[in-house]
Order: sequence, then C-alpha cells, then structure tokens
Amino acid sequence: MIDIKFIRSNPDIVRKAIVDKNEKADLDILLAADEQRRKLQYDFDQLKARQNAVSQIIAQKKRAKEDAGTELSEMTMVADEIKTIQAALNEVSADLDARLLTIPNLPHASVPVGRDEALNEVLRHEGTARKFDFEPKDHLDVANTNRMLDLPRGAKISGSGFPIYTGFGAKLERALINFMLEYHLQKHGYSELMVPLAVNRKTMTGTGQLPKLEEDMYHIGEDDLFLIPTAEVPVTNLYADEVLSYKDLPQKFVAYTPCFRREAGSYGKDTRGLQRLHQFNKVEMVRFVEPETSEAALEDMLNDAEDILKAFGLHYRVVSLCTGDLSFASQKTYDLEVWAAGSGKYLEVSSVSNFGEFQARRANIRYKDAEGKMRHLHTLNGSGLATPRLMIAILESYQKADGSLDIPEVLKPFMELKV
RNA sequence: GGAGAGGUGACCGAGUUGGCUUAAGGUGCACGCCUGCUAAGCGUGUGUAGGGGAAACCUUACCCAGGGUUCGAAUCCCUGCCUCUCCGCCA
Repeated sequence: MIDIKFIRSNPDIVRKAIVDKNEKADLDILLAADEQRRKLQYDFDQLKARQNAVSQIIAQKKRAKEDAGTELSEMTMVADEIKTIQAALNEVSADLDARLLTIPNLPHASVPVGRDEALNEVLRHEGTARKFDFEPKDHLDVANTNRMLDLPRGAKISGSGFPIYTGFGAKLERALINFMLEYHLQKHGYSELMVPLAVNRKTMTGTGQLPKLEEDMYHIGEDDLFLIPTAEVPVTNLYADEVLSYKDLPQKFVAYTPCFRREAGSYGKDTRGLQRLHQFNKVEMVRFVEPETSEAALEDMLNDAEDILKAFGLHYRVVSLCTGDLSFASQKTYDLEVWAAGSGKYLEVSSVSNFGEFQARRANIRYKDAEGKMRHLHTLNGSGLATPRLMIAILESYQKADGSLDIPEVLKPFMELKV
C-alpha cells in the first residue's frame, strides 16, 4: 500500500495514478477519514494520559488505606468517554485501512501513460521467427497428432481449462519445468522453494490480490483459503511480518507451482487449446532487495526470463506495459511475448515486475539498513516462465512437415533421464 | 477429530491472590572508562507504531490476535490462531 503520509502530502500524484491505472478509489473520503482518525487519536491519547495518571493516585491511596472516592467517580466518567471514543476510533481506523488497501501502486516515471494494452510500448524483438516450407499447424493440431493432450477428458473431470497432458506431452511439460528450474538455480543463482498452493486471506492481501481480485480466485470456503494464482503470493509473503538485516539482502527465490485462475469475465476469449487455462504450471522468480537496487534488479530479472526463451531458440518481443495495463500492485512491468509460429501471433509468457515497497508495506516486510534504520524493502517477481504458451510456441515452431515434432536441444537431456 | 500443556521485548527468563512493573533480572549489542595484551571489570544506552514539538523531549498503543469484566489487566473471562505431548484417523 501507499504510505498514508505520502498520500496526505501528495494527493494529486496519487489521484493521477488512480486515473492512469483505471482504478476507482475516492481519495477525498480517504483523506477525510485520515483527518478524523488523527483527531480521535489525539482525544483518545489525552484521556488515556489522564486515566493513567489518576490510576496511579488511586493505587497509592488504596495502599495507604485512604479514600479515593473523588478520583474513582471522575474515572468512571473518563472511562465512559474513552470507551465511546475508542469505538469511534476503531471504526474510522478500520474504514481507513480498508480504503488504503484499494489505492493502487504508483506507476514508475518511465512507464508510458495509456488507457489499455494498445498503448503498451514494444521495446525490441529478439531471435528469429521460424520460416516454413509447408503449411504450419497450430499447437492443438500438433499436440493431437502427437497424442500430447487430452483436453476433452480434462473438461469431463474438472471443466474446460483444466488440461490433461498425456504421455509425451506430460513428459515434455515436466522437462520444461525442470529445465527452467535448473537453469535459474545453476546459472542465475536463485534458491528453490516448494510452497503451499492454498493460502489464507492475509497472505492474499499482502501481495495485493485481495481485496480487488477475489472474484478471480478459487476459494475454499470451509477453511477460507485461496488457491494461488501464482507462486508470487506464497513466496513474497515468506518474510511477512519479519525484519531482515541489510546483510541478508538481496535474496532470490525460484519456485515451481501450478497456478489457478478463474478467469472470470474472459470466457470465449482465446480459448483454443492451451491459450487460456484455469490451471497451469509456472516457474516463478521472486526477489527481495534494498530500495536503491530494485530498478537494476528489474532489468536483471528480465534478462533471466529472456535467457530461457533464448535457450529454446524462440522469437519473442519485449513490451513495457503502459499505466492502464499495469497491475494494481505493480510500479513497472515488462511482458515477454513469444512468437507462436503456427498461429502467427505473440503470446504473453512472462510478466516481470517491480513492486517497489508496495507489497512490503502490505505484508509488513522490513529490514534494518546499514545505518540501523528500519525500512521497507522492495519486492520483484517475474515468470520464468509460464508453460502453456511456451508449449504452444515450441509445438508450433518445432513441428515438422510430416506432422511429427522436434524439440529444443536443451530439453533433450531432460527427456532422456535414466533410472 | 479427542485430551492436556503453553504462547512475555534480539534471545533466555521472572511476573498468573488485578494497582509501588506503563514488564524485574540475565545474555547479546552499541558507546565510554579502566586495565598494556586473544580476557575480565565498571558506567550509560539499547524495540516498533501513531500523535505533538525547530529540537531536547513529551505522550498514546503494543506481554500471539480479537472481544469482554473493571476506576485500573501481561495478570480474570470468552473466541480464534499457532506450537508441543498423548490418543484416534490417514497419503
């Protein structure tokens, strides 16, 4: 969340951010609540101070076996007043806190201002697109020819959007995950985590999914748990309510998890094959860094994600999201879009974001800097990568004229593990 | 799921007949002094968050969390969460 003190002294900057990000939040009501909270807090403090002082006197008199009737009757009234003010204070504070959670992060100055994805900025293209001397099929045809997917039975068991990978397909999916994990571990210096796939409300609020995106998540009502939409959630919350030392930073984690998304409101859009799913696999990178280094860390993590696409020899482009396409919690985001050679379009396979101190404030993750000062650290995360669209790009780019499939060289060792 | 025990400051650990504790004592840490030697001793300081103040500083809250009783709660009551032990069930 944004520091209330910052909002108080820079309301116009925050207002602009809300508009640029297409969010809705009434800053005037929030500021009024803040004003009221401080006033009530002041009154409360005064009365409490009085109560504490007189309580000392009462205690002394009681010990000396003196009469404290005057003090007691005064305190009865003060206690009453305190109770009333405290109730009001609690209410205003709760309202203020709830409102603060609806204020989006401020976009970084380098982020292009724009209403929607049409105004995203394509920064560069990398690699070369596969050229065919035959009519290429799209990924679903390639998958079916090679018996790699069974989407109808996935739909029977769970519903559409819950894929079944079969035989060679399952093995290829597993190889992708393993390759990416090992790559980040061995070449990029990340540490691996395996984390819970169902998390509580507080955790979901910490990274910013709640309260805004409750409708987009699978909820287990019995236990009030949510299935994670990304490993970002459990991994970033690893240090919630903790204080680290500057000596502990930076920290880099990588985690593979399935991801669950209800995709409410996007039915009928890009539904063929693996394009949009309710359950998919992803290898996620998360970093905890000192504030001064987060901008460089974002570029570095972008490279980490790109290295995977390069290792697979795939063509892709790098996009800087405009304010309107930026997520609620993000300060700056790069998307990597891989070229789907068969269907002829770019598909998002990675989103690499710097959240600044936004998530650290929500999740209460702090550190002591070299001067011993308590500060919020910065968090970043990036997909490295999500598998479904990566699989699409590989199937379409590596298909052969006879309908069979080749695969990237780097994956072959992972397909040939011996027991 | 059943029974019991417990959750105190960076750490250990007192405090549970409610009020000279708005948390003793110790360890650690920081600074200073002394001692001339990988040590010991002495002194001072040592949390987070909010409010006020130019500052020194003052003040409020926080003893797992949230309610309640009371003039007053770390201490009493209720609910929840977590940890440990035993039993049951189970991959």
